[in-house]
Amino acid sequence: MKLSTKGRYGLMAMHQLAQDYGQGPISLKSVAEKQGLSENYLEQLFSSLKKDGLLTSVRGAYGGYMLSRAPNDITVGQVLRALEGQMAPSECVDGTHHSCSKGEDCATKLVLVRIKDSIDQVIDSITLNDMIIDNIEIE
Amino acid sequence: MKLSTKGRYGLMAMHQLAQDYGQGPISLKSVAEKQGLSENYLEQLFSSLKKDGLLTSVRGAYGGYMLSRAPNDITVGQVLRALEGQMAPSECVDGTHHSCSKGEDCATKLVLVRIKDSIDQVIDSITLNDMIIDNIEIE
DNA sequence: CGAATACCAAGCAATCTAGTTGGGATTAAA
DNA sequence: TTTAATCCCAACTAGATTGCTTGGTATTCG
Repeated sequence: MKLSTKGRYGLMAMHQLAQDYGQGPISLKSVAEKQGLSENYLEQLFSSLKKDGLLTSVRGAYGGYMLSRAPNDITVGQVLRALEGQMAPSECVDGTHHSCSKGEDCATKLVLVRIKDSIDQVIDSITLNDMIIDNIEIE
Repeated sequence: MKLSTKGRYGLMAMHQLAQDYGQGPISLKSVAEKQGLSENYLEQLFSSLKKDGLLTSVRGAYGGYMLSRAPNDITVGQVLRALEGQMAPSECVDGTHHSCSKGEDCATKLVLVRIKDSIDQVIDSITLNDMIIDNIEIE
Protein backbone atom coordinates (compact mmCIF):
# COMPACT_ATOMS: atom_id res chain seq x y z
CA MET A 1 0.00 0.00 0.00
CA LYS A 2 2.72 2.44 -0.87
CA LEU A 3 2.39 5.77 -2.55
CA SER A 4 4.53 5.98 -5.66
CA THR A 5 7.28 8.57 -5.80
CA LYS A 6 4.94 10.70 -7.89
CA GLY A 7 2.76 11.49 -4.91
CA ARG A 8 5.62 11.99 -2.52
CA TYR A 9 7.76 14.07 -4.86
CA GLY A 10 4.69 16.04 -5.87
CA LEU A 11 3.94 16.95 -2.28
CA MET A 12 7.53 17.97 -1.70
CA ALA A 13 7.55 20.17 -4.77
CA MET A 14 4.16 21.72 -4.05
CA HIS A 15 5.27 22.47 -0.51
CA GLN A 16 8.27 24.25 -1.96
CA LEU A 17 6.11 26.29 -4.34
CA ALA A 18 3.78 27.09 -1.46
CA GLN A 19 6.69 28.54 0.47
CA ASP A 20 7.64 30.64 -2.57
CA TYR A 21 4.05 31.69 -3.27
CA GLY A 22 3.69 35.31 -4.41
CA GLN A 23 7.26 35.56 -5.68
CA GLY A 24 6.44 34.99 -9.34
CA PRO A 25 7.32 31.92 -11.37
CA ILE A 26 9.88 29.50 -9.97
CA SER A 27 11.84 27.44 -12.46
CA LEU A 28 11.50 23.69 -12.57
CA LYS A 29 15.26 23.45 -12.23
CA SER A 30 15.24 25.43 -9.02
CA VAL A 31 12.51 23.28 -7.45
CA ALA A 32 14.21 20.08 -8.54
CA GLU A 33 17.51 21.19 -7.07
CA LYS A 34 16.08 22.37 -3.77
CA GLN A 35 14.20 19.11 -3.31
CA GLY A 36 16.88 16.85 -4.76
CA LEU A 37 14.71 15.48 -7.56
CA SER A 38 15.30 14.69 -11.22
CA GLU A 39 14.38 17.74 -13.27
CA ASN A 40 13.00 15.71 -16.17
CA TYR A 41 10.93 13.49 -13.97
CA LEU A 42 9.53 16.38 -11.98
CA GLU A 43 8.52 17.96 -15.25
CA GLN A 44 6.11 15.12 -15.86
CA LEU A 45 4.59 15.59 -12.42
CA PHE A 46 4.18 19.32 -13.00
CA SER A 47 2.46 18.53 -16.26
CA SER A 48 -0.17 16.50 -14.39
CA LEU A 49 -0.53 19.14 -11.69
CA LYS A 50 -0.99 21.82 -14.32
CA LYS A 51 -3.58 19.75 -16.16
CA ASP A 52 -5.54 19.53 -12.91
CA GLY A 53 -5.40 23.29 -12.53
CA LEU A 54 -3.14 23.34 -9.49
CA LEU A 55 -0.16 24.94 -11.20
CA THR A 56 0.23 27.83 -13.63
CA SER A 57 3.24 28.10 -15.87
CA VAL A 58 5.11 30.95 -17.55
CA ARG A 59 7.10 30.00 -20.62
CA GLY A 60 10.35 31.41 -21.88
CA ALA A 61 13.39 32.77 -20.10
CA TYR A 62 12.77 33.69 -16.46
CA GLY A 63 9.61 31.62 -16.64
CA GLY A 64 8.63 28.84 -14.31
CA TYR A 65 5.75 27.47 -12.30
CA MET A 66 3.61 28.82 -9.50
CA LEU A 67 0.58 27.71 -7.56
CA SER A 68 -2.58 28.68 -9.39
CA ARG A 69 -4.28 29.50 -6.08
CA ALA A 70 -3.26 30.47 -2.57
CA PRO A 71 -1.66 27.66 -0.52
CA ASN A 72 -4.64 27.55 1.81
CA ASP A 73 -6.88 26.83 -1.18
CA ILE A 74 -5.01 23.73 -2.38
CA THR A 75 -5.33 20.50 -0.43
CA VAL A 76 -2.98 17.57 -0.15
CA GLY A 77 -5.80 15.46 -1.56
CA GLN A 78 -5.97 17.51 -4.73
CA VAL A 79 -2.23 17.13 -5.23
CA LEU A 80 -2.20 13.39 -4.56
CA ARG A 81 -5.18 12.66 -6.77
CA ALA A 82 -3.67 14.64 -9.64
CA LEU A 83 -0.63 12.40 -9.49
CA GLU A 84 -1.89 9.07 -8.22
CA GLY A 85 -5.53 8.96 -9.22
CA GLN A 86 -8.11 8.18 -6.58
CA MET A 87 -6.51 7.33 -3.24
CA ALA A 88 -8.49 4.11 -3.01
CA PRO A 89 -7.03 0.85 -1.69
CA SER A 90 -8.73 -1.09 -4.49
CA GLU A 91 -10.33 -0.46 -7.84
CA CYS A 92 -13.63 -1.72 -6.49
CA VAL A 93 -13.89 1.40 -4.32
CA ASP A 94 -12.29 4.05 -6.53
CA GLY A 95 -15.56 5.25 -7.97
CA THR A 96 -14.69 4.60 -11.62
CA HIS A 97 -14.55 0.83 -11.99
CA HIS A 98 -17.48 -1.38 -11.15
CA SER A 99 -15.95 -4.73 -11.94
CA CYS A 100 -16.57 -6.76 -8.80
CA SER A 101 -19.15 -9.45 -9.43
CA LYS A 102 -20.23 -9.43 -5.81
CA GLY A 103 -21.68 -5.97 -6.08
CA GLU A 104 -22.27 -4.21 -2.78
CA ASP A 105 -22.80 -7.42 -0.90
CA CYS A 106 -19.15 -7.89 0.00
CA ALA A 107 -17.70 -7.68 3.48
CA THR A 108 -14.23 -6.96 2.12
CA LYS A 109 -15.51 -4.04 0.10
CA LEU A 110 -17.08 -2.52 3.20
CA VAL A 111 -13.68 -2.59 4.87
CA LEU A 112 -11.99 -1.05 1.84
CA VAL A 113 -14.57 1.73 1.72
CA ARG A 114 -13.85 2.58 5.33
CA ILE A 115 -10.13 2.74 4.63
CA LYS A 116 -10.70 4.98 1.62
CA ASP A 117 -13.01 7.32 3.52
CA SER A 118 -10.48 7.61 6.28
CA ILE A 119 -7.68 8.50 3.89
CA ASP A 120 -9.87 11.00 2.08
CA GLN A 121 -10.81 12.70 5.30
CA VAL A 122 -7.17 13.25 6.21
CA ILE A 123 -5.85 14.38 2.85
CA ASP A 124 -8.80 16.66 2.12
CA SER A 125 -8.42 18.42 5.44
CA ILE A 126 -4.75 19.40 5.04
CA THR A 127 -3.86 22.35 2.80
CA LEU A 128 -0.44 23.34 1.53
CA ASN A 129 -0.61 26.21 3.97
CA ASP A 130 -1.08 23.74 6.81
CA MET A 131 2.05 21.95 5.67
CA ILE A 132 4.06 25.14 6.06
CA ILE A 133 2.55 26.07 9.41
CA ASP A 134 2.81 22.59 10.89
CA ASN A 135 6.40 22.31 9.89
CA ILE A 136 7.35 25.63 11.41
CA GLU A 137 5.56 24.75 14.63
CA ILE A 138 7.66 21.65 15.01
CA GLU A 139 10.99 23.19 14.11
CA MET B 1 -1.93 3.71 -3.45
CA LYS B 2 -3.55 0.39 -4.18
CA LEU B 3 -3.52 -2.69 -2.05
CA SER B 4 -2.12 -5.65 -3.92
CA THR B 5 -4.37 -8.64 -4.51
CA LYS B 6 -2.65 -10.31 -1.57
CA GLY B 7 -4.35 -8.06 0.93
CA ARG B 8 -7.70 -8.17 -0.78
CA TYR B 9 -7.75 -11.92 -1.43
CA GLY B 10 -6.45 -12.49 2.08
CA LEU B 11 -9.33 -10.54 3.58
CA MET B 12 -11.83 -12.43 1.45
CA ALA B 13 -10.39 -15.79 2.47
CA MET B 14 -10.14 -14.89 6.15
CA HIS B 15 -13.71 -13.68 6.09
CA GLN B 16 -14.69 -17.07 4.70
CA LEU B 17 -12.75 -18.91 7.40
CA ALA B 18 -14.32 -16.66 10.02
CA GLN B 19 -17.76 -17.72 8.81
CA ASP B 20 -16.70 -21.35 9.04
CA TYR B 21 -15.04 -20.91 12.43
CA GLY B 22 -15.54 -23.83 14.79
CA GLN B 23 -16.23 -26.34 12.04
CA GLY B 24 -12.76 -27.86 11.95
CA PRO B 25 -10.20 -27.48 9.19
CA ILE B 26 -11.39 -26.15 5.83
CA SER B 27 -9.42 -27.18 2.78
CA LEU B 28 -7.54 -24.62 0.72
CA LYS B 29 -9.39 -25.87 -2.33
CA SER B 30 -12.74 -25.20 -0.76
CA VAL B 31 -11.85 -21.65 0.23
CA ALA B 32 -10.35 -20.93 -3.19
CA GLU B 33 -13.45 -22.19 -4.94
CA LYS B 34 -15.92 -20.34 -2.75
CA GLN B 35 -14.03 -17.07 -3.22
CA GLY B 36 -13.10 -17.62 -6.86
CA LEU B 37 -9.36 -17.50 -6.29
CA SER B 38 -6.42 -19.48 -7.61
CA GLU B 39 -5.74 -22.34 -5.25
CA ASN B 40 -1.99 -22.24 -5.70
CA TYR B 41 -1.80 -18.51 -5.23
CA LEU B 42 -3.99 -18.57 -2.14
CA GLU B 43 -1.67 -21.19 -0.73
CA GLN B 44 1.12 -18.63 -0.64
CA LEU B 45 -1.08 -16.17 1.19
CA PHE B 46 -2.08 -18.79 3.75
CA SER B 47 1.59 -19.53 4.28
CA SER B 48 2.15 -15.89 5.29
CA LEU B 49 -0.94 -15.83 7.46
CA LYS B 50 0.17 -19.00 9.21
CA LYS B 51 3.66 -17.63 9.78
CA ASP B 52 2.08 -14.65 11.52
CA GLY B 53 0.07 -16.95 13.74
CA LEU B 54 -3.34 -16.11 12.31
CA LEU B 55 -4.00 -19.51 10.78
CA THR B 56 -3.54 -23.07 11.99
CA SER B 57 -3.23 -25.95 9.56
CA VAL B 58 -3.98 -29.66 9.67
CA ARG B 59 -2.04 -31.80 7.20
CA GLY B 60 -3.09 -34.92 5.41
CA ALA B 61 -6.42 -36.06 4.04
CA TYR B 62 -9.40 -34.16 5.46
CA GLY B 63 -6.96 -31.53 6.64
CA GLY B 64 -7.15 -27.83 5.95
CA TYR B 65 -6.85 -24.44 7.57
CA MET B 66 -8.69 -22.65 10.34
CA LEU B 67 -8.39 -19.41 12.25
CA SER B 68 -6.00 -19.81 15.15
CA ARG B 69 -8.19 -17.59 17.32
CA ALA B 70 -11.80 -16.50 17.49
CA PRO B 71 -12.90 -14.09 14.74
CA ASN B 72 -13.34 -11.28 17.24
CA ASP B 73 -9.70 -11.67 18.24
CA ILE B 74 -8.25 -11.17 14.75
CA THR B 75 -8.21 -7.72 13.23
CA VAL B 76 -8.19 -6.64 9.62
CA GLY B 77 -4.92 -4.86 10.40
CA GLN B 78 -3.26 -8.11 11.45
CA VAL B 79 -4.37 -9.79 8.23
CA LEU B 80 -3.27 -6.93 5.99
CA ARG B 81 0.11 -6.50 7.66
CA ALA B 82 0.81 -10.23 7.40
CA LEU B 83 0.32 -9.99 3.65
CA GLU B 84 1.35 -6.47 2.73
CA GLY B 85 3.79 -5.42 5.41
CA GLN B 86 3.23 -2.15 7.24
CA MET B 87 0.27 -0.26 5.81
CA ALA B 88 2.36 2.88 5.41
CA PRO B 89 2.12 5.18 2.40
CA SER B 90 5.91 5.51 2.26
CA GLU B 91 8.98 3.73 3.58
CA CYS B 92 9.91 6.85 5.51
CA VAL B 93 6.97 6.23 7.85
CA ASP B 94 6.84 2.44 8.01
CA GLY B 95 8.90 2.20 11.17
CA THR B 96 11.65 0.02 9.76
CA HIS B 97 13.55 2.20 7.30
CA HIS B 98 15.15 5.46 8.30
CA SER B 99 16.52 6.51 4.97
CA CYS B 100 15.24 10.04 4.50
CA SER B 101 18.04 12.55 4.77
CA LYS B 102 15.65 15.21 6.00
CA GLY B 103 15.01 13.42 9.26
CA GLU B 104 11.92 14.56 11.14
CA ASP B 105 12.07 18.06 9.75
CA CYS B 106 9.94 17.30 6.70
CA ALA B 107 6.47 18.66 6.03
CA THR B 108 5.70 15.83 3.63
CA LYS B 109 6.57 13.22 6.21
CA LEU B 110 4.17 14.81 8.69
CA VAL B 111 1.40 14.38 6.15
CA LEU B 112 2.35 10.77 5.46
CA VAL B 113 2.39 10.00 9.17
CA ARG B 114 -1.13 11.35 9.50
CA ILE B 115 -2.29 9.18 6.60
CA LYS B 116 -0.68 6.11 8.12
CA ASP B 117 -2.14 6.76 11.57
CA SER B 118 -5.55 7.16 10.04
CA ILE B 119 -5.31 3.86 8.15
CA ASP B 120 -4.02 2.07 11.23
CA GLN B 121 -6.87 3.35 13.31
CA VAL B 122 -9.43 1.95 10.90
CA ILE B 123 -7.88 -1.43 10.23
CA ASP B 124 -6.99 -2.10 13.85
CA SER B 125 -10.54 -1.39 14.98
CA ILE B 126 -12.26 -3.88 12.65
CA THR B 127 -12.20 -7.58 13.51
CA LEU B 128 -13.15 -10.51 11.32
CA ASN B 129 -16.25 -10.82 13.46
CA ASP B 130 -17.18 -7.24 12.61
CA MET B 131 -16.90 -8.13 8.94
CA ILE B 132 -19.48 -10.87 9.37
CA ILE B 133 -21.85 -8.76 11.46
CA ASP B 134 -21.60 -5.67 9.27
CA ASN B 135 -22.29 -7.67 6.18
CA ILE B 136 -25.37 -9.35 7.60
CA GLU B 137 -26.73 -6.00 8.77
CA ILE B 138 -26.59 -4.66 5.26
CA GLU B 139 -27.98 -7.70 3.53
C1' DC C 1 -1.89 -48.62 -0.20
C1' DG C 2 -4.01 -44.49 -2.36
C1' DA C 3 -6.26 -40.34 -2.37
C1' DA C 4 -6.46 -35.99 -0.36
C1' DT C 5 -4.42 -32.67 1.52
C1' DA C 6 -0.67 -29.24 3.31
C1' DC C 7 4.02 -27.57 2.28
C1' DC C 8 7.86 -25.65 -0.50
C1' DA C 9 10.72 -23.46 -4.09
C1' DA C 10 11.45 -21.95 -8.44
C1' DG C 11 10.06 -19.94 -12.80
C1' DC C 12 7.73 -16.50 -15.65
C1' DA C 13 4.90 -13.21 -18.60
C1' DA C 14 2.94 -8.92 -18.12
C1' DT C 15 2.79 -4.68 -16.04
C1' DC C 16 4.45 -0.77 -13.49
C1' DT C 17 8.01 2.41 -11.78
C1' DA C 18 11.14 5.79 -12.07
C1' DG C 19 13.26 7.63 -14.61
C1' DT C 20 16.21 9.14 -19.37
C1' DT C 21 16.58 10.92 -24.06
C1' DG C 22 15.87 13.97 -27.62
C1' DG C 23 13.83 17.12 -29.35
C1' DG C 24 10.58 21.55 -30.17
C1' DA C 25 8.28 26.19 -28.84
C1' DT C 26 8.37 30.50 -26.34
C1' DT C 27 10.25 34.54 -24.32
C1' DA C 28 13.39 37.92 -21.74
C1' DA C 29 17.49 40.07 -22.25
C1' DA C 30 21.81 41.30 -24.58
C1' DT D 1 18.14 39.59 -33.82
C1' DT D 2 20.52 36.35 -31.63
C1' DT D 3 21.03 33.65 -27.50
C1' DA D 4 20.12 31.51 -23.35
C1' DA D 5 16.75 29.99 -20.38
C1' DT D 6 12.88 27.99 -19.83
C1' DC D 7 8.42 25.25 -20.57
C1' DC D 8 6.39 21.53 -23.42
C1' DC D 9 5.93 16.90 -25.45
C1' DA D 10 6.55 12.09 -26.76
C1' DA D 11 9.00 8.09 -26.90
C1' DC D 12 12.14 4.81 -24.90
C1' DT D 13 14.00 1.69 -21.23
C1' DA D 14 16.22 -1.04 -17.37
C1' DG D 15 14.80 -2.95 -13.36
C1' DA D 16 11.42 -4.23 -10.02
C1' DT D 17 6.99 -5.97 -8.83
C1' DT D 18 2.73 -8.53 -9.40
C1' DG D 19 0.06 -12.32 -9.91
C1' DC D 20 0.24 -16.02 -10.80
C1' DT D 21 1.87 -21.31 -12.59
C1' DT D 22 4.67 -25.48 -12.33
C1' DG D 23 6.48 -29.29 -10.27
C1' DG D 24 7.53 -31.41 -6.79
C1' DT D 25 7.61 -33.49 -1.43
C1' DA D 26 5.51 -34.74 3.10
C1' DT D 27 1.70 -36.16 5.83
C1' DT D 28 -2.53 -38.34 7.16
C1' DC D 29 -7.13 -40.54 6.78
C1' DG D 30 -9.76 -44.36 5.21
